[in-house]
Amino acid sequence: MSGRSGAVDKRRLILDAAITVFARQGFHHCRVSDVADQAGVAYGLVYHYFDSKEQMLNELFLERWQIMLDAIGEIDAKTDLTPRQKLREVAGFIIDSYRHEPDLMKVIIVEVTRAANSFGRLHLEKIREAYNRIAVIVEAARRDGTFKQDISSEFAAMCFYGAIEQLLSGWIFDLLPATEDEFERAKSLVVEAICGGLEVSPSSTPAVSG
Amino acid sequence: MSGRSGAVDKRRLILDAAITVFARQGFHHCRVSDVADQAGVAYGLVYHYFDSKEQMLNELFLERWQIMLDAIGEIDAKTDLTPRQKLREVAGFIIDSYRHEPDLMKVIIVEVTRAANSFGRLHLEKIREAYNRIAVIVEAARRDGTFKQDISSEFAAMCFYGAIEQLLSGWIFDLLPATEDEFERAKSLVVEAICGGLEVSPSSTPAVSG
Amino acid sequence: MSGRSGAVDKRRLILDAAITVFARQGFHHCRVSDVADQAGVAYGLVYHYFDSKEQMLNELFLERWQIMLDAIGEIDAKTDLTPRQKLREVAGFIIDSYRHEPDLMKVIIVEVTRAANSFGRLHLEKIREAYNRIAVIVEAARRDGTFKQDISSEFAAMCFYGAIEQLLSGWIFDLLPATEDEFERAKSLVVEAICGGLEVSPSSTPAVSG
Amino acid sequence: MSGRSGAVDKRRLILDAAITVFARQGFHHCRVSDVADQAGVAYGLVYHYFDSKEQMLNELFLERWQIMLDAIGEIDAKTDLTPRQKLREVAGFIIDSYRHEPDLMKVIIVEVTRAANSFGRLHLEKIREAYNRIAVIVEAARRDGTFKQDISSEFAAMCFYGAIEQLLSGWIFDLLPATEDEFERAKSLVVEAICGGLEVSPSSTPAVSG
DNA sequence: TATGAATGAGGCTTCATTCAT
DNA sequence: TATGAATGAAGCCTCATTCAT
Repeated sequence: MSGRSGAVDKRRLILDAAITVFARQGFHHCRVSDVADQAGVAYGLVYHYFDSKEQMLNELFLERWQIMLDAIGEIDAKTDLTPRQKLREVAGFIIDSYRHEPDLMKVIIVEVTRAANSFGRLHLEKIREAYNRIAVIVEAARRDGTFKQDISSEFAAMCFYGAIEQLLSGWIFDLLPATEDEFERAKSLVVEAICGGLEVSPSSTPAVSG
Repeated sequence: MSGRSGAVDKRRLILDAAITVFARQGFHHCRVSDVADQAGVAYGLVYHYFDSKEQMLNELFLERWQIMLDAIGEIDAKTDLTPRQKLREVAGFIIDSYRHEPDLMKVIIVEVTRAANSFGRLHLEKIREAYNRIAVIVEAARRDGTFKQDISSEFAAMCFYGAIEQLLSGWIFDLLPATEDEFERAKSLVVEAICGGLEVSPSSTPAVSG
Repeated sequence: MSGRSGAVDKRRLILDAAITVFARQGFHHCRVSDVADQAGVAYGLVYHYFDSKEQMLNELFLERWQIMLDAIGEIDAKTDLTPRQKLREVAGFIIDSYRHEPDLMKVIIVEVTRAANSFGRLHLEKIREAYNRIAVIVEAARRDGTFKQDISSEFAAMCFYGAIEQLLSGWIFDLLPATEDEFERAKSLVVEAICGGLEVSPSSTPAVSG
Repeated sequence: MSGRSGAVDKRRLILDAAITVFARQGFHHCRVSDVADQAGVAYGLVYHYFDSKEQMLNELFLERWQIMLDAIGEIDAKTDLTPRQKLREVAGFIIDSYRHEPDLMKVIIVEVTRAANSFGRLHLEKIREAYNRIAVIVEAARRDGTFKQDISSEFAAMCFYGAIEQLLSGWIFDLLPATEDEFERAKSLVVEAICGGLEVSPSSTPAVSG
């Protein structure tokens, strides 16, 4: 349809502008004209490509979320990885997503994933699917005896995903230092925290003085 | 003047109605008249007691959040508890808050804590304080050698709180079974998951046949 | 009804508060509660004494305006005065009214006399009566040959009153210096200007070296 | 884009409708929808062109007032005219303004020039400038000995302008006959009254038998 | 495709007035 | 008289969406 030669893909242009504006002002606090202005196109053109303001957000979410679902699926398919390694890759994927497209991830988290009464409700099934895929990984670990039995895989998946999303929130709101180095360390640390636990293991670690 | 015997405290009545309506329709999708209707009072009375729709939400949040901050502080002050026991009480307090006032907690989480661009931004400092108080508990554990050194207390606090909030989200959105029994079990399990880790400890647990 | 001994006349208190508030904020930009606050009485008491916000203004205007009408009538009745002397006394009366009760006069001028579409329309007849009484004085002067024939008394009255009201406006808005001395001088000068004219009379004044 | 042939300039259309409505109902007693209805456009279009109801009034005032300021400046620049002739032209200009656009002039006088607490305050400087320009003309007359020394030019300007505005008020409120003939005669008469004075000059007019 | 003028329902807020005590 | 809580109509302004060009 476009993307050809020098011609800019206006549709993509508008979508990217929406990411910027939604991230900066919030979905409810921006106007469609803000998006058009940011994209440098006329007001009405937004409605030529999209049915509504909401559709833009839906599209942004679905596009990105599917990529994540696919990624988790692919990670889980890697038979040579242990469950913990798989979770490490999942965490790595999500954190990298934020590293590369912080605005988009902010929009998805703030306006969809954590917005119970509007878009969250609408995309609940898609969101649930992500938790399920993580739960599948955990469930395998429970079956092979690596993970505890008394913590259900659904429960564990929620804790794992919740921890990661909270880290992203921390970076978004400047509650945690957001440097490349921190992002990188976080990938392993979050897995270490959730899988290994915050506590020093009785045996593995002899004893730590102060 | 209020709260006494038969006399109804209209201000409280309106605030409670706001909880119900905000939880059901979402802050942005409800009208002030919905709150008035729910409270059974005239439209204008809402503005007799509150400056704006936003002020109601602010008040609901601040009132409740402070209670939580105080609770965490009191829990931390109990010198006879281990860090893990303290975290267990914190988790218990938050989960009980949801059990007793699910609508209010839903509003706080969905409309404030997780709403980056509107009220989240406004109350960032108050929110941060909660994370800090949890971090203080973790830090003590790191100092006494119970908790791992390589995971900073701030990072750990975010994981811990994120996991809990995600559980609440799961209950709110029916992604997790929300029964009294589940609530009760969750209190210990979330601590078990985050502190002890999802993995079976090398020594403590001999071997589990999947 | 009141005004007795130490007991304050609440009705008068409210009316005086209305003068202050109307003058400061303008009739349309103040609330009934502002008047009550200024008077130091409860909200509802205003409605105990007055039917409406408008009634207060009406009463303030009518009370004062009638005093002026009476004054002009009395001045005109002084048979020993020349028309010019009568106009001098009229100007003196109006200017003194402003000197003694600037707020009240401001309210009357700004909110009634010059407010065509609200109270001005309502009290048009009363306002007209003032112009008429001045016109009566002028008419006598025209009859005795003192004043010009080609300028009708109605026309002349409007010029005369307009000039005075404009001076008051000037003082109200700080466009003219508002000192006791200026007020005093203005009384004669405005009559000198309107009756004698701004121009130097051909004969009376020999010649002035610019 | 506007003003051309058949194409109607909606912005102008709305502004003209505002003149009609403001003049008829008064600024405070009309709704924005009244303006839209009068213009025959949709409600929202008013806000497409103007930021607020007030902005319309401001624009109407500023546009017209500047024309008057320019006109007075041009009149004063005519070196071949005597001060009295200049004032005659100023009076003529203002009265003609009312003749040609009575509604607009009514709005300007009633809602701005004479509205101390709202728009009058806002445009005080612009209003003052008009008085100043008239004062400049008077001052020249005082310097060349034509006008009296004891009446300051600022004072004289206020009397002159006040008289004219009062005449306009008289026509607006039907206190004075408003015919073409009267308008025409008023131009000279108001100057005759203020400059020449209402009184018959001692010498110039021998004696008039009442 | 592209523009931006035009539409109009929706909703917050104000505030004069009433009323129960 | 005195209080101030309670009422609810009114109106400004916003902004998503449509439409003519």
